[in-house]
Amino acid sequence: MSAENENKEFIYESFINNFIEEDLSDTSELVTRFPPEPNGYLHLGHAKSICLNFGLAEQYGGKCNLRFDDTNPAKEDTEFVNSIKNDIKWLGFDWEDRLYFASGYFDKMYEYAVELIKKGLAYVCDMSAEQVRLARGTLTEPGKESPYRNRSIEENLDLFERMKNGEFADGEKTLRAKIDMASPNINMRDPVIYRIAHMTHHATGDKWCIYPMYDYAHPIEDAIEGVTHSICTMEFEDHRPLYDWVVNNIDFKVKPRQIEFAKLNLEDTIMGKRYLRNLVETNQVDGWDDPRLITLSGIRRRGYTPEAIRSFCASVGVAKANSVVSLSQLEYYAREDLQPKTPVRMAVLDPVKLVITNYPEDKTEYLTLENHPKDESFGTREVPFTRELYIEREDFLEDPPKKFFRLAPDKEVRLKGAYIVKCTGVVKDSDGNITEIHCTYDPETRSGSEAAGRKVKGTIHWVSCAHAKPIQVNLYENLVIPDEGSDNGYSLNPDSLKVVKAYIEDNISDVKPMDRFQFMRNGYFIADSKHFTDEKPVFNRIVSLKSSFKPQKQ
RNA sequence: UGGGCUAUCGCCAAGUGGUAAGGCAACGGAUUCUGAUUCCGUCAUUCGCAGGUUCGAAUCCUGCUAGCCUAGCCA
Repeated sequence: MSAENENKEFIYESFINNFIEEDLSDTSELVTRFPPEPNGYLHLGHAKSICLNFGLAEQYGGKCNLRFDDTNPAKEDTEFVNSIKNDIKWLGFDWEDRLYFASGYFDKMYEYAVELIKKGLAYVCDMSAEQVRLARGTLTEPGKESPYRNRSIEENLDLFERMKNGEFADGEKTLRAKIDMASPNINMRDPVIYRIAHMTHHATGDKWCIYPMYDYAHPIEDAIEGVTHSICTMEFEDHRPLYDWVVNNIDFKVKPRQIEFAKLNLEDTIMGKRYLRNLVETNQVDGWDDPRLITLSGIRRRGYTPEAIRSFCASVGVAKANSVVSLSQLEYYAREDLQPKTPVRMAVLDPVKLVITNYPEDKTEYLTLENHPKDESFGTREVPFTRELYIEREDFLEDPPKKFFRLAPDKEVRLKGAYIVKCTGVVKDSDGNITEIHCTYDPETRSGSEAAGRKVKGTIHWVSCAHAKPIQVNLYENLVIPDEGSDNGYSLNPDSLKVVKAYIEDNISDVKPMDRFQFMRNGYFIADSKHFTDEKPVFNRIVSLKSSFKPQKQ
């Protein structure tokens, strides 16, 4: 039922390739890394970075490490390292035996800090966080030097060791790099490189009560692992001088190079971790894997394939300019991947009854339908056809516009895989709503028969009332909609989830959660991984079919 | 206001002095028992603006303008 998964090659071509090619000699190999902090779930933006880092490594015959950047015990948890590993595997990447943790280097980092102190390049500072902030200066004014800046090396060594030994309370002291309080780059104004935090770390437990800061830890992590190109997002560009300072002042033989690229932004989508967390914690969505979320777990539950995500990430390219990619680009790659490998079923999402008045009441015909319009290997199935069917409400119009290829009074339409029918009338309730559409069928026009040659402009899908199975279908719209009045420019879309009671042809007995189908003319759907059961089948719409049908406003 | 970065079609994005790739979207048209798919075709005399250098500039120079990042003991 699934098509073969040929491994598509995605080629990354950007300014980063130029750096790599000018840096790499014939003997050295490319080493990149994906370095998430285990403090939340991965989202589409991370997928771009994962694809880039692993993709480049593949492309140049190098390696990409998975490294958890767990230097802040206040925010991190093992739950997240597991979900992150799972998401990366799902995307189809393999870090093999190269799974690392920043916390695995804490001993080394401590030694290097001692080395910096001995070189006179770091000092223990007693100022409070507030005092440091005030002394840092502003964007336009230089900072003031700490009164503790010129402590002796011996005193610094002693104090730093006592920091490690837990003799001081949180916030009482920090270790700072001695660089330049007057630097126009604020990151260079004696940045804190170690802070005290009496806290249990998810990996090292209570071994440490001092923890290195990102700017100090990250270059060391890269250097220890032999990373040659440390690819991160644009907001770290200002940190690069500090990154280089650390690498250059500790004697590493290979010096990694930091390269920055622009984050992914998606139209009408909020990527921020804090925002996502808030939606989950206030129960505005169905967990971190709500199909409307752009977390990788949400995207997976929504039914997007990893191949589609990879194609999409490759297609958006890598550059330094801020940009916002349109949703249609994501949807295109979803359909492109789904189309050749998804079997077709008929399901009616908004049913109205169609009665074929000249068809025998007690007759059931089993018609043979192909499971895929392009690929015979998907085989065929038998679909029951009877006198009373459900069709899509929007496939009938009493007063159709000029180019309406569907059903209307006295008009003909083909029932997919069955007969051509002609509308002879409608039945309405007391409120004027259509409750039944009456038709006659032409027995000569059965699909596949020699006399079926007659052509009619429209073909619609249907389901036999007596055989159809009720299913729940979840239809999605954007989670947020633009809202000038709100602080982030968006507000929650009240219509982002539409739950529909639909009918599907009787061919789903062996469907399992995560099975994907095209529901003819309605889009691609997936059996929900969380709520689908045989008794209560639930399907999520992954993406609708593209449509060039323009309903005319008359 | 200091520093850093960015600016090429509606949206992404190539382009590295030799006369504007590609994808998405859109629009034509062919095929189609899914208004899907597939298939052909159209879509930047112009590269944020203004000057300059050059036989020649999106690419070099000068000056503007706009947007983003940056003052965590977060990453």
